[in-house]
Amino acid sequence: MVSSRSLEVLRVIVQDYVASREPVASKTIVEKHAFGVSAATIRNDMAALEEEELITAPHTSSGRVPTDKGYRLFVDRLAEVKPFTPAQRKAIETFLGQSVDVDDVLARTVRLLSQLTHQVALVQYPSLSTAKVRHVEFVPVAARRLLSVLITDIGAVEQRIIELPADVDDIIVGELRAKLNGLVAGLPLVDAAAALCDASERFSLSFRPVIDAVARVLGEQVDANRQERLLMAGAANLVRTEHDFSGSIYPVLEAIEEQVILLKLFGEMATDQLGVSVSIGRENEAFGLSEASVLTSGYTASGGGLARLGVLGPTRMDYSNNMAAVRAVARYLSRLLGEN
Amino acid sequence: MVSSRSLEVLRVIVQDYVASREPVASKTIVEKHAFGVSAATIRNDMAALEEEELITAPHTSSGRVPTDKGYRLFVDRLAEVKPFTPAQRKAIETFLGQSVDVDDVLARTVRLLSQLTHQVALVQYPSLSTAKVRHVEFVPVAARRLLSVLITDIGAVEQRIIELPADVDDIIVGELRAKLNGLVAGLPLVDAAAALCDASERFSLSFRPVIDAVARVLGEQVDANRQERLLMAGAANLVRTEHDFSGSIYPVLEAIEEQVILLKLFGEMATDQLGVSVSIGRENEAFGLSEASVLTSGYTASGGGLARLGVLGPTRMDYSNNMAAVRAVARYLSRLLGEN
DNA sequence: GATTGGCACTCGAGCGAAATGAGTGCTAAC
DNA sequence: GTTAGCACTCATTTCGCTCGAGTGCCAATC
Repeated sequence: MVSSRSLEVLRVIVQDYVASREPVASKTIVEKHAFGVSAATIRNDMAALEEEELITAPHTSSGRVPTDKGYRLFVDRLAEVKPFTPAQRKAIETFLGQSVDVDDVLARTVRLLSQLTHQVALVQYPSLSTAKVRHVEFVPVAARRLLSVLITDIGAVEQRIIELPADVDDIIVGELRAKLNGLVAGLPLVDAAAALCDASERFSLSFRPVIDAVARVLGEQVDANRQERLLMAGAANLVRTEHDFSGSIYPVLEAIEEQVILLKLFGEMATDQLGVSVSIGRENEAFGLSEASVLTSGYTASGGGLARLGVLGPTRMDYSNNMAAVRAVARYLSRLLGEN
Repeated sequence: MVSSRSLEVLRVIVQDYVASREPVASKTIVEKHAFGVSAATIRNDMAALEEEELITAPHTSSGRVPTDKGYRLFVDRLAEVKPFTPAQRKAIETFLGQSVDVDDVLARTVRLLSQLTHQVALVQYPSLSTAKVRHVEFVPVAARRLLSVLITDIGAVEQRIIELPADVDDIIVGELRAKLNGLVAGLPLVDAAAALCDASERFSLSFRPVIDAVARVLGEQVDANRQERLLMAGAANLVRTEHDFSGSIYPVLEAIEEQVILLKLFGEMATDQLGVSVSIGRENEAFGLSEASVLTSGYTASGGGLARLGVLGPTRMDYSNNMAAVRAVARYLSRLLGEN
């Protein structure tokens, strides 16, 4: 049974510990915060919190630090995510507003997020699954090699080398370009791939292998390439917070550089689509990140294409501020990519 | 005056110290290497080397470690850069050979290089200055907004949003596409921009502002965007070698994430175009990397477009192996990008 | 002149004892 | 339910000490 004052105590323990990295003592609590009770009373509350495994003492006679469970309760019930001030929004806008293309937007976003939170920032490339085909271009680079360039309505450009089963020349490529564009322009990518497969039969025999190859590549482009890409910035911040990890941060950095791991993690956190979702400490054990917390939020590109962005840092982090930053950046990015 | 044996002593000091991170003692030298002289003699040689500031003693009674100057001499005159074995070459080929486009090639290259050297690897995007235009594509994304996509003969794709001074429709864009492609296809990028400027007058008045805008953007695309981009991998390796830096590695990581710094450094090292050039310790002082060494090599994309790649790590690194790796990867990459 | 054995000297690393002090847990009183 | 008081714990710091690796130097030797 934790009283409501005990929860207040938990809150100040989390806040003080995050600010100072020192285990929080009962005495410092009564000195810094006006609880109107004595240190001994706070100690009783602390005993109750420890009973519930919300805080723990690193050694017998020392202050307390929050456990993963304590942070979880803090995030779920105690943290107030203060909305960003207009000034802060303005700063985001001016920083991201100068971007020239999607790549640039995302590169700026990840840097911005790392600066706002002083943590490692991560941005997943938006899925193209619901984007629509704006134009398909083919450029021959060799007799049996075609560079396909796919341009979508959010301005994203995907390229791919296609190995062809038969020789083609400029004329054939020209026909191909005209016919295929007529066929798929305006269609969502998923449908476009399907349409191509269907249409394959209606083309002359010599075209078919080419069409099939293109259709296959188109299908792959929908998700495979894009969603597997991840931008990272602010690795230096992880070094700065080195002392918050019991061992070396080496395995952590390794896990982060292994994009596959993070993409899985992002995938699991996708339940809460557009709100900020938080995964704390041992909740990330399966990913080798049991001393780290990850905050992510979904964001939408034009047409509903969904991806995630977020930050990663030690469990001892400023959740209030970071959740606010992740939310604000995700929202602004959604607006920016939705506009075109 | 350093005798030729003294230089041998320097070599083994560098090699042993790199391998063990322990200051190297005269006794260990005579034990591990067959010099045929006593420890006292080695000590005399060491005294001579210390006189020349090629080695130094961390404290009065301890073995010696190489100074920056010592490493420099080692690299210039003592290191043998053993060429990669066919097996190693094969490994490089199979790893890079699977790539689907230029972006992918570079992403794989940087990972490969970091794995081969166990250091932070860096790859600069190739300049497009000597690449030739294969195709220019325009896609309207709004009445006054055009997405330009530039495809070069090395398969690199550059995109850019152009803000137009006047409305355009699909028909105009179609004409534009046809005319411009006729005009610039096959030209090196630099010439293409110039050609556009010249041709501007010959177009109808309504076209001119569009042409000018495109020409301007083309000109910018030549270098501005590309050469400023840098891929990095293996930051975790820096953490592994933390103990080789006197203070924290935080400032080092920070400098690395600040791409501008590295690009300047790359620029200064560009004197030796295709060989491996090495910058050691305090030689990098101006970049905040006075405890790090950087090895780079130029590589060429099709048509002579030049860029650099390399690795960065503590001054205490295996120069022989790393120089070999940088050289081998640069050569293979040049071949791969030159082919198409 | 180069090499070597011998020896004194230096200085960091490692160890244990002791002092310090912050912070708790408990109990009895309010 | 709250509080003051007090004993107890334990990480941290400091000091002195020893140990030993490694050097510098010198005189003897090749």
